[in-house]
Amino acid sequence: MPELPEVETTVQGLTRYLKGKSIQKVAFHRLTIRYPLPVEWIEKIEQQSIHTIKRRAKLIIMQLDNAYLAWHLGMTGSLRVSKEGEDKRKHDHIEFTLNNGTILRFHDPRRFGYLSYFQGKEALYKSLTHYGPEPLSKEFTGDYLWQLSRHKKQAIKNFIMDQSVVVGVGNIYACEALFAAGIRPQQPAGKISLINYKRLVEQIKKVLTLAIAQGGTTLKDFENADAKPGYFQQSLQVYGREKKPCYTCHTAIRNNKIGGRSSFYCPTCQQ
DNA sequence: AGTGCGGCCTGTCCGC
DNA sequence: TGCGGACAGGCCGCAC
Repeated sequence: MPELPEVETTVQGLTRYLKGKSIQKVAFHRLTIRYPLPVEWIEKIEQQSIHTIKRRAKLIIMQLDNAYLAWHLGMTGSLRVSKEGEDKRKHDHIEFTLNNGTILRFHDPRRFGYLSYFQGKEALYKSLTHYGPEPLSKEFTGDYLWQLSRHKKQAIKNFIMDQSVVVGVGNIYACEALFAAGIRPQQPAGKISLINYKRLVEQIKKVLTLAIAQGGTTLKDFENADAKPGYFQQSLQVYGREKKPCYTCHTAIRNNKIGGRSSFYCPTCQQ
Protein backbone atom coordinates (compact mmCIF):
# COMPACT_ATOMS: atom_id res chain seq x y z
CA MET A 1 0.00 0.00 0.00
CA PRO A 2 1.83 2.88 1.31
CA GLU A 3 4.32 4.73 -0.76
CA LEU A 4 6.25 7.77 0.42
CA PRO A 5 3.28 10.18 0.78
CA GLU A 6 1.26 7.71 2.86
CA VAL A 7 4.24 6.95 5.10
CA GLU A 8 5.03 10.66 5.45
CA THR A 9 1.42 11.44 6.33
CA THR A 10 1.48 8.70 8.95
CA VAL A 11 4.73 10.04 10.45
CA GLN A 12 3.25 13.53 10.74
CA GLY A 13 0.18 12.20 12.49
CA LEU A 14 2.13 9.91 14.81
CA THR A 15 4.44 12.76 15.80
CA ARG A 16 1.47 14.75 17.10
CA TYR A 17 0.23 11.88 19.24
CA LEU A 18 3.35 10.04 20.29
CA LYS A 19 6.26 12.44 20.67
CA GLY A 20 7.44 12.43 24.27
CA LYS A 21 5.07 9.65 25.37
CA SER A 22 6.30 6.55 27.09
CA ILE A 23 5.37 3.02 26.11
CA GLN A 24 3.91 1.28 29.15
CA LYS A 25 2.86 -2.01 27.67
CA VAL A 26 3.61 -3.90 24.46
CA ALA A 27 1.44 -6.70 23.07
CA PHE A 28 2.19 -8.92 20.09
CA HIS A 29 -1.06 -10.58 19.09
CA ARG A 30 0.69 -12.54 16.38
CA LEU A 31 4.31 -13.60 16.54
CA THR A 32 5.03 -13.59 12.82
CA ILE A 33 4.08 -10.85 10.41
CA ARG A 34 6.48 -10.60 7.48
CA TYR A 35 9.27 -11.58 9.86
CA PRO A 36 9.07 -13.12 13.34
CA LEU A 37 8.53 -10.81 16.31
CA PRO A 38 10.85 -12.02 19.09
CA VAL A 39 9.05 -11.87 22.44
CA GLU A 40 12.29 -10.61 24.04
CA TRP A 41 11.65 -7.28 22.32
CA ILE A 42 8.62 -6.68 24.54
CA GLU A 43 10.53 -6.02 27.74
CA LYS A 44 13.18 -4.07 25.85
CA ILE A 45 10.56 -1.71 24.44
CA GLU A 46 8.39 -1.35 27.55
CA GLN A 47 9.11 1.72 29.70
CA GLN A 48 11.03 3.48 26.92
CA SER A 49 9.94 6.90 25.68
CA ILE A 50 9.40 7.89 22.06
CA HIS A 51 11.64 10.87 21.32
CA THR A 52 11.31 11.32 17.56
CA ILE A 53 9.39 9.77 14.69
CA LYS A 54 10.96 10.08 11.26
CA ARG A 55 10.73 8.61 7.82
CA ARG A 56 13.52 7.11 5.73
CA ALA A 57 12.41 5.53 2.46
CA LYS A 58 9.09 3.83 3.28
CA LEU A 59 10.17 3.12 6.86
CA ILE A 60 8.78 4.81 9.95
CA ILE A 61 11.63 5.15 12.44
CA MET A 62 11.01 5.79 16.13
CA GLN A 63 13.87 6.86 18.35
CA LEU A 64 13.46 5.49 21.87
CA ASP A 65 15.71 6.05 24.92
CA ASN A 66 18.38 3.59 23.84
CA ALA A 67 16.99 1.87 20.75
CA TYR A 68 15.27 2.43 17.42
CA LEU A 69 12.16 0.86 15.98
CA ALA A 70 11.61 0.72 12.22
CA TRP A 71 8.15 -0.07 10.89
CA HIS A 72 7.43 -1.05 7.30
CA LEU A 73 3.77 -0.96 6.28
CA GLY A 74 4.07 -3.39 3.36
CA MET A 75 0.95 -3.35 1.18
CA THR A 76 -1.86 -3.04 3.69
CA GLY A 77 -0.21 -1.93 6.92
CA SER A 78 -1.24 1.09 8.97
CA LEU A 79 -0.36 2.60 12.33
CA ARG A 80 -3.07 4.48 14.15
CA VAL A 81 -3.58 5.95 17.59
CA SER A 82 -6.87 5.51 19.40
CA LYS A 83 -8.27 5.46 22.91
CA GLU A 84 -7.86 2.44 25.11
CA GLY A 85 -10.68 -0.04 24.65
CA GLU A 86 -11.95 1.62 21.48
CA ASP A 87 -11.64 0.79 17.83
CA LYS A 88 -10.02 -2.63 18.15
CA ARG A 89 -10.10 -4.60 14.91
CA LYS A 90 -9.21 -7.90 13.36
CA HIS A 91 -5.59 -7.86 12.09
CA ASP A 92 -4.36 -5.48 14.81
CA HIS A 93 -1.14 -7.45 15.32
CA ILE A 94 0.82 -5.12 17.60
CA GLU A 95 -0.37 -2.74 20.32
CA PHE A 96 1.59 -0.24 22.39
CA THR A 97 -0.22 1.21 25.39
CA LEU A 98 1.03 4.73 26.13
CA ASN A 99 1.23 6.62 29.40
CA ASN A 100 -1.75 8.83 28.50
CA GLY A 101 -4.08 5.88 27.99
CA THR A 102 -4.00 5.92 24.21
CA ILE A 103 -2.97 2.92 22.13
CA LEU A 104 -0.81 2.68 19.04
CA ARG A 105 -2.03 -0.16 16.84
CA PHE A 106 -0.30 -1.80 13.92
CA HIS A 107 -2.96 -3.18 11.59
CA ASP A 108 -2.04 -5.28 8.56
CA PRO A 109 -4.38 -7.85 6.96
CA ARG A 110 -1.88 -9.20 4.44
CA ARG A 111 1.04 -9.13 6.89
CA PHE A 112 3.61 -7.95 4.37
CA GLY A 113 4.66 -5.29 6.84
CA TYR A 114 7.25 -5.70 9.56
CA LEU A 115 8.84 -4.23 12.66
CA SER A 116 12.59 -4.11 13.29
CA TYR A 117 14.37 -3.35 16.55
CA PHE A 118 17.87 -1.86 16.69
CA GLN A 119 19.91 -1.42 19.84
CA GLY A 120 21.88 1.62 18.61
CA LYS A 121 22.32 4.13 15.84
CA GLU A 122 24.97 2.10 14.04
CA ALA A 123 22.79 -0.99 13.79
CA LEU A 124 19.98 1.15 12.40
CA TYR A 125 22.22 2.88 9.86
CA LYS A 126 23.71 -0.41 8.75
CA SER A 127 20.22 -1.66 7.89
CA LEU A 128 19.61 1.37 5.67
CA THR A 129 22.71 1.25 3.47
CA HIS A 130 21.07 -0.30 0.43
CA TYR A 131 18.64 2.58 0.00
CA GLY A 132 19.03 5.21 -2.70
CA PRO A 133 18.49 8.95 -2.19
CA GLU A 134 15.28 10.51 -0.96
CA PRO A 135 13.26 11.77 -3.94
CA LEU A 136 12.62 15.16 -2.31
CA SER A 137 16.31 15.76 -1.57
CA LYS A 138 18.79 17.85 -3.54
CA GLU A 139 20.84 14.79 -4.48
CA PHE A 140 17.97 13.40 -6.49
CA THR A 141 18.45 15.03 -9.88
CA GLY A 142 17.96 14.27 -13.56
CA ASP A 143 21.74 13.97 -13.95
CA TYR A 144 21.87 11.35 -11.22
CA LEU A 145 19.16 9.19 -12.81
CA TRP A 146 20.57 9.60 -16.29
CA GLN A 147 24.05 8.59 -15.15
CA LEU A 148 22.82 5.56 -13.22
CA SER A 149 20.58 4.34 -16.03
CA ARG A 150 23.15 4.14 -18.83
CA HIS A 151 23.08 0.71 -20.54
CA LYS A 152 20.12 -0.48 -18.46
CA LYS A 153 17.51 -2.35 -20.45
CA GLN A 154 15.05 -2.42 -17.59
CA ALA A 155 11.73 -0.59 -18.07
CA ILE A 156 11.89 2.97 -16.71
CA LYS A 157 8.97 2.23 -14.40
CA ASN A 158 10.79 -0.65 -12.72
CA PHE A 159 13.94 1.46 -12.57
CA ILE A 160 12.32 4.27 -10.56
CA MET A 161 10.51 1.78 -8.32
CA ASP A 162 13.86 0.20 -7.38
CA GLN A 163 14.51 1.43 -3.83
CA SER A 164 18.28 1.34 -4.39
CA VAL A 165 17.84 3.88 -7.21
CA VAL A 166 15.44 6.23 -5.43
CA VAL A 167 13.25 5.48 -2.42
CA GLY A 168 9.56 5.97 -1.82
CA VAL A 169 8.20 5.62 -5.36
CA GLY A 170 5.76 2.73 -5.69
CA ASN A 171 3.30 1.64 -8.34
CA ILE A 172 0.83 4.52 -8.10
CA TYR A 173 3.31 7.40 -8.08
CA ALA A 174 5.55 5.78 -10.70
CA CYS A 175 2.55 5.69 -13.07
CA GLU A 176 1.54 9.24 -12.21
CA ALA A 177 5.02 10.76 -12.52
CA LEU A 178 5.68 9.02 -15.85
CA PHE A 179 2.40 10.37 -17.19
CA ALA A 180 3.21 13.88 -16.02
CA ALA A 181 6.65 13.64 -17.66
CA GLY A 182 5.24 12.20 -20.93
CA ILE A 183 7.30 9.01 -20.75
CA ARG A 184 5.98 5.50 -21.48
CA PRO A 185 6.49 3.19 -18.52
CA GLN A 186 7.93 0.41 -20.69
CA GLN A 187 10.73 2.55 -22.20
CA PRO A 188 14.16 1.06 -21.45
CA ALA A 189 15.78 3.19 -18.74
CA GLY A 190 19.09 3.34 -20.63
CA LYS A 191 17.52 4.95 -23.69
CA ILE A 192 15.89 7.93 -22.02
CA SER A 193 17.54 11.30 -22.62
CA LEU A 194 18.95 13.62 -19.99
CA ILE A 195 16.26 16.18 -20.79
CA ASN A 196 13.56 13.60 -20.13
CA TYR A 197 15.21 12.51 -16.90
CA LYS A 198 15.22 16.12 -15.74
CA ARG A 199 11.55 16.35 -16.58
CA LEU A 200 10.84 13.06 -14.81
CA VAL A 201 12.65 14.03 -11.61
CA GLU A 202 10.77 17.32 -11.54
CA GLN A 203 7.46 15.46 -11.87
CA ILE A 204 8.31 12.83 -9.26
CA LYS A 205 9.00 15.63 -6.79
CA LYS A 206 5.85 17.47 -7.78
CA VAL A 207 3.54 14.46 -7.59
CA LEU A 208 4.94 13.32 -4.23
CA THR A 209 4.76 16.81 -2.75
CA LEU A 210 1.17 17.28 -3.84
CA ALA A 211 0.21 13.82 -2.56
CA ILE A 212 1.72 14.59 0.87
CA ALA A 213 -0.23 17.86 0.97
CA GLN A 214 -3.42 15.89 0.26
CA GLY A 215 -2.74 13.31 2.96
CA GLY A 216 -1.78 10.49 0.59
CA THR A 217 -3.87 8.23 -1.61
CA THR A 218 -6.65 6.05 -0.22
CA LEU A 219 -7.72 3.36 -2.68
CA LYS A 220 -9.28 0.88 -0.31
CA ASP A 221 -7.80 0.98 3.09
CA PHE A 222 -5.06 3.52 3.63
CA GLU A 223 -5.62 5.59 6.73
CA ASN A 224 -3.35 7.92 8.63
CA ALA A 225 -2.61 7.98 12.35
CA ASP A 226 -6.09 9.47 13.02
CA ALA A 227 -7.70 6.67 10.99
CA LYS A 228 -8.58 9.27 8.34
CA PRO A 229 -8.20 8.69 4.59
CA GLY A 230 -6.09 10.68 2.13
CA TYR A 231 -7.45 12.63 -0.82
CA PHE A 232 -4.87 12.31 -3.56
CA GLN A 233 -6.94 9.64 -5.33
CA GLN A 234 -9.01 12.56 -6.66
CA SER A 235 -5.90 13.87 -8.39
CA LEU A 236 -4.86 10.61 -10.06
CA GLN A 237 -4.46 11.12 -13.81
CA VAL A 238 -3.86 7.54 -14.97
CA TYR A 239 -3.67 5.09 -12.07
CA GLY A 240 -6.80 2.92 -12.00
CA ARG A 241 -8.26 4.65 -15.08
CA GLU A 242 -7.98 1.87 -17.68
CA LYS A 243 -10.24 2.51 -20.71
CA LYS A 244 -11.24 5.93 -19.40
CA PRO A 245 -10.41 9.04 -21.43
CA CYS A 246 -7.13 10.79 -20.76
CA TYR A 247 -7.83 14.13 -19.08
CA THR A 248 -5.43 15.83 -21.51
CA CYS A 249 -6.21 14.26 -24.92
CA HIS A 250 -9.23 11.94 -24.37
CA THR A 251 -7.41 8.84 -25.65
CA ALA A 252 -8.36 5.71 -23.67
CA ILE A 253 -5.90 4.99 -20.87
CA ARG A 254 -4.16 1.62 -21.19
CA ASN A 255 -3.09 -0.85 -18.55
CA ASN A 256 -0.20 -3.14 -19.48
CA LYS A 257 1.62 -5.40 -17.06
CA ILE A 258 5.25 -4.55 -16.47
CA GLY A 259 7.08 -6.86 -14.12
CA GLY A 260 3.74 -8.36 -13.15
CA ARG A 261 2.30 -5.04 -12.04
CA SER A 262 -0.44 -2.93 -13.56
CA SER A 263 0.99 0.02 -15.42
CA PHE A 264 -1.39 2.72 -16.55
CA TYR A 265 -0.47 5.19 -19.28
CA CYS A 266 -1.83 7.32 -22.07
CA PRO A 267 -0.58 6.01 -25.44
CA THR A 268 -0.84 9.51 -26.93
CA CYS A 269 0.64 11.69 -24.20
CA GLN A 270 3.43 9.25 -23.28
CA GLN A 271 6.08 8.22 -25.83
C1' DA B 1 25.65 -8.95 -12.52
C1' DG B 2 21.41 -7.59 -14.00
C1' DT B 3 16.79 -8.83 -14.59
C1' DG B 4 12.29 -11.14 -14.24
C1' DC B 5 9.26 -13.91 -11.79
C1' DG B 6 6.96 -16.45 -8.06
C1' DG B 7 5.73 -16.24 -3.49
C1' DC B 8 4.32 -14.30 0.74
C1' DC B 9 -0.98 -13.23 2.82
C1' DT B 10 -6.05 -11.70 3.20
C1' DG B 11 -9.84 -9.39 1.27
C1' DT B 12 -12.67 -7.92 -2.45
C1' DC B 13 -14.70 -7.95 -6.74
C1' DC B 14 -16.29 -9.96 -11.00
C1' DG B 15 -18.05 -13.49 -14.07
C1' DC B 16 -20.27 -17.71 -14.31
C1' DT C 1 -26.02 -17.29 -3.40
C1' DG C 2 -21.81 -19.64 -4.06
C1' DC C 3 -17.44 -20.49 -6.07
C1' DG C 4 -13.15 -19.87 -8.51
C1' DG C 5 -9.95 -16.80 -10.22
C1' DA C 6 -7.79 -12.47 -10.71
C1' DC C 7 -6.09 -8.73 -8.52
C1' DA C 8 -4.29 -5.29 -4.88
C1' DG C 9 -0.24 0.33 -2.54
C1' DG C 10 5.95 -4.05 -1.44
C1' DC C 11 9.80 -6.56 -1.53
C1' DC C 12 12.70 -10.83 -0.96
C1' DG C 13 14.88 -14.87 -2.87
C1' DC C 14 15.74 -17.56 -6.50
C1' DA C 15 16.34 -18.73 -11.14
C1' DC C 16 18.36 -17.65 -15.71
